[in-house]
Amino acid sequence: MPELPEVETVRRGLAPALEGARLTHVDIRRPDLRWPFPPDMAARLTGATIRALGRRSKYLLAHLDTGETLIVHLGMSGRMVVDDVAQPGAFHREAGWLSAHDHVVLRTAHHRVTFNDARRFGAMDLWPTDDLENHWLIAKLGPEPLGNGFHGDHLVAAFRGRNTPVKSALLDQRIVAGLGNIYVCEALHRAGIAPTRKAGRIAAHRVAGLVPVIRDVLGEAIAAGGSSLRDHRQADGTLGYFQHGFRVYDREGRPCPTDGCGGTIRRIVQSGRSTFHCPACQR
DNA sequence: ACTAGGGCCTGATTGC
DNA sequence: TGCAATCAGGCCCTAG
Repeated sequence: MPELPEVETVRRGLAPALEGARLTHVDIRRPDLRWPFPPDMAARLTGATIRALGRRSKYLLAHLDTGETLIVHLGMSGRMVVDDVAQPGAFHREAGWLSAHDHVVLRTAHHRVTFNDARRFGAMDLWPTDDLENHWLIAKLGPEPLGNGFHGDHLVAAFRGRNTPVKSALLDQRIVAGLGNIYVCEALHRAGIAPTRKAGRIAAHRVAGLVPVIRDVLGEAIAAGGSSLRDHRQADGTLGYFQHGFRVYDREGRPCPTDGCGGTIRRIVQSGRSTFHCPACQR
């Protein structure tokens, strides 16, 4: 599920179960995901209370009362599933009933939170909370797209001299952190910018114009509970519905929704990944 | 310094 | 129906 709006949706879904809750039991069912888990991860988590659940870009941050923060990345296929222990039948994910891809199980007094990740591109790490900005995965991230550090001057400066397609530049987490393939396609369509255009050769006012567009797309997606491709469910079991708001993503051959455009959505491949765009109104 | 491409994994879908 | 090829929401690392 995981671009920024999906991760934010997961965070909001987990917060009621985890914020203020003590981890009574931690079951780590394999030694690694994309990278090995930190040493003694279960021991360092067990007994800790989660003070707050935060997010940086696509990373979930569980701030513990031990002074450490659990960093979670969902990769491509990672999910967090909440079971309410008080609900009848809630133990269907108990040991012996866990699926092959349920890698980490967190227990609190009232809930069980299971990290499931078939492709195992996800990751977890523990790091001192007061040093998070220096964590190797977080240190080089660009500004939050919904924060004050993301503005026209920043994007113009970041694009200056870059000879890469604007599609690739917006996927570069060092320039702005949190966009993925879907929301980059959607933002470029709304901004009327061709994804193949070189980032450094777009007029400054058009680059600056991307900022409010990106904010709008992400904000709308978060309000819709993110995008649910296939049957991916959010932490609370409900489905996000922003996929119904896609204007170009996965809509090859459909008419362009821009008023009066009349173009047809096309799919191209850039850096090995699908780009959906309208050749008529994106220039 | 910047950029393109490979690789990591499994599962769902498509095509023969 | 079966099997292989293709594709998927991310991101690190390497080679040029």
